Amino acid sequence: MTALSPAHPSLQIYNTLTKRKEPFQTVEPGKVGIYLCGPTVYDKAHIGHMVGPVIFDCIKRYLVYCGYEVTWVVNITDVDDKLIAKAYERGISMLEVAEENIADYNGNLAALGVDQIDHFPRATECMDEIIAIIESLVEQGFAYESEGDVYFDVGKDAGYGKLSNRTVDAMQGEGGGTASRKRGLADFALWKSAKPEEPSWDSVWGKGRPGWHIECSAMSKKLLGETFDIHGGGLDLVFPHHENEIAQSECCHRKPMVTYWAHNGLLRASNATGKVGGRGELEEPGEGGKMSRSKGAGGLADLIASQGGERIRFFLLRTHYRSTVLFNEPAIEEAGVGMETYYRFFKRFERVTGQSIFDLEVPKTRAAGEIDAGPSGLLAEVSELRNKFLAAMDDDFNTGGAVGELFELVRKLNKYCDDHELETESKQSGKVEPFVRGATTLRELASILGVFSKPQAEGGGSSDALLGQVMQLVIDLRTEARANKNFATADAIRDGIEPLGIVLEDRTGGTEWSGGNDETLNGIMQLLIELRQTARANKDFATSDTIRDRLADSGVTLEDRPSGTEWSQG
RNA sequence: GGCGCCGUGGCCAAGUGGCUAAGGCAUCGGAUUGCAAAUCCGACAUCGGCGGUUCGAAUCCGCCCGGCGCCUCCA
Repeated sequence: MTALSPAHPSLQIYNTLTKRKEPFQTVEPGKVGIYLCGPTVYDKAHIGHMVGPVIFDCIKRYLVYCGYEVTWVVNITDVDDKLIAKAYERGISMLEVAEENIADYNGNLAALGVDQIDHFPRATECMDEIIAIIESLVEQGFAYESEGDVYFDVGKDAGYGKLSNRTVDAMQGEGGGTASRKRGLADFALWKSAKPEEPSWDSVWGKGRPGWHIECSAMSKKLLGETFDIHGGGLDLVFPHHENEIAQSECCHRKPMVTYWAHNGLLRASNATGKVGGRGELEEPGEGGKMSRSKGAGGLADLIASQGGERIRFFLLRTHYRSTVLFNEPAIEEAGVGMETYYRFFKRFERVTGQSIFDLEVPKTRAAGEIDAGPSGLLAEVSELRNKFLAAMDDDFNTGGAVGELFELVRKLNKYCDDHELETESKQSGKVEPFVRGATTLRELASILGVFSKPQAEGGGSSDALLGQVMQLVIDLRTEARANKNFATADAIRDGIEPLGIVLEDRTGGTEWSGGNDETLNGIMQLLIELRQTARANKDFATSDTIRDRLADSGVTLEDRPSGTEWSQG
């Protein structure tokens, strides 16, 4: 075994192979190679397929932050029995099935902010490498040809079973139709002979295609070398997929394939419809259980559309990657509620400093982010929270613990803002400076998790220009009412728009509004019409005219008819 | 049957030998606000049960109860 680099001073990684946390050492000093098993693209992805990509996206971000040069590979298995079956079923080519689902997969990754992948190899593009490994295994006596198929001879591999902790005797093997071609039940296919109509590649054993497993041995070797640092995947891949990968690669190369095997826990669907107030067991669960495409799980694209990718990412990151996560939409919404705290703080930051928090220059490395606390009590606390955050990440990438520290950090910053009245005082620069430094650290840590890197996508309401103008009118009317101590009217306005999904917040600099959806505009118009009606009834023609004139400025016409007032645009 | 995981406040979830058991959501008080919203402060668990090891355990060991995963395609 080649000597590994000296261990990182604090980073520990849990290794499925040794079943414990180990100090982090690399094959090459300063460099890290990561291989994550990606999807077999015979169908659309479900949320479970995103756990690996999201956590490894964070892992890469963190390793880079710690100063490593990282290469991250995620493979696409685009040749497989299921793809062939799907293509046949739909009357299209295997390639078309693959392209369609790869596009879906890429769209999902982008929505969840997974943008750190360096290589996306496809099995069909690595056929030469795949065949070369199989040939080598046959040559070395670890594999044998049988009626056009090639099988790995598990009995020849003394180390077989070490990852999944099982013995060859205890294994059932594939059995089934090809059992008669195998020497041992546990032997598995490296190459499968093709039937006339099936997609195939030429080989010394005749036309055929690779078995499942071998493509990963070939692609990881091609892009990361014979021995690399981290190999990831879902816990369900430990056996047989990864066990077989190790067998193939290590027998072929006679050296360790991977230093650390990192497996993420699986997601479980949970229909926690009635979680409020306890036992929501009225509706018999039944659909609770493992996420699986064969059980109809899917619709990730729909979920992203309704929840937003960042919420899903944040939801996944709230827990440790090795634990099982019960997943349901209310839980994602709950995570979303927590995220709002940050976005509200970001707005507050802008009110205080006049600049967007997203424009801050954020430290890119662990060393660069060190805080010189100086005399400020705030920065001493920020520094401590930062250390705790990093300690959590050092401890097998414990993003759940890290998120907790991040919440503490926003609270500290909000409190500092309160205590020093940063929003109202004549901003003494000495007070604002540490605040900005602390906020910079918040963004620095968030960037490790891959969240809060840009302004929140404004939903429906706020992006509508007309609604914005109309809301400003509503706010002005209310402000005037408040100035005149006419609180009844002021409250009527707020109470009137609350059901429309809009919340008003009175601040020192003026009133802000947020929320709204497609239905909101019409509701606001009706409210304005009522306000104008009331004003006219009270002979307050100044107000009623103001309403009509300002609406006219925005291109809205009011027409008073016997049946009531109607509005139209344009 | 074999291998393995889990059980921490109403819900989610960090913590795996020793400061007052993080944090989020929810709830209830308080400060603040004309009223709100937001923000801040405070309240809310002794860690499934029993027994053991230890000066000391949620954290280690044993048994029990209760969930779950893999052993077949699966992130």
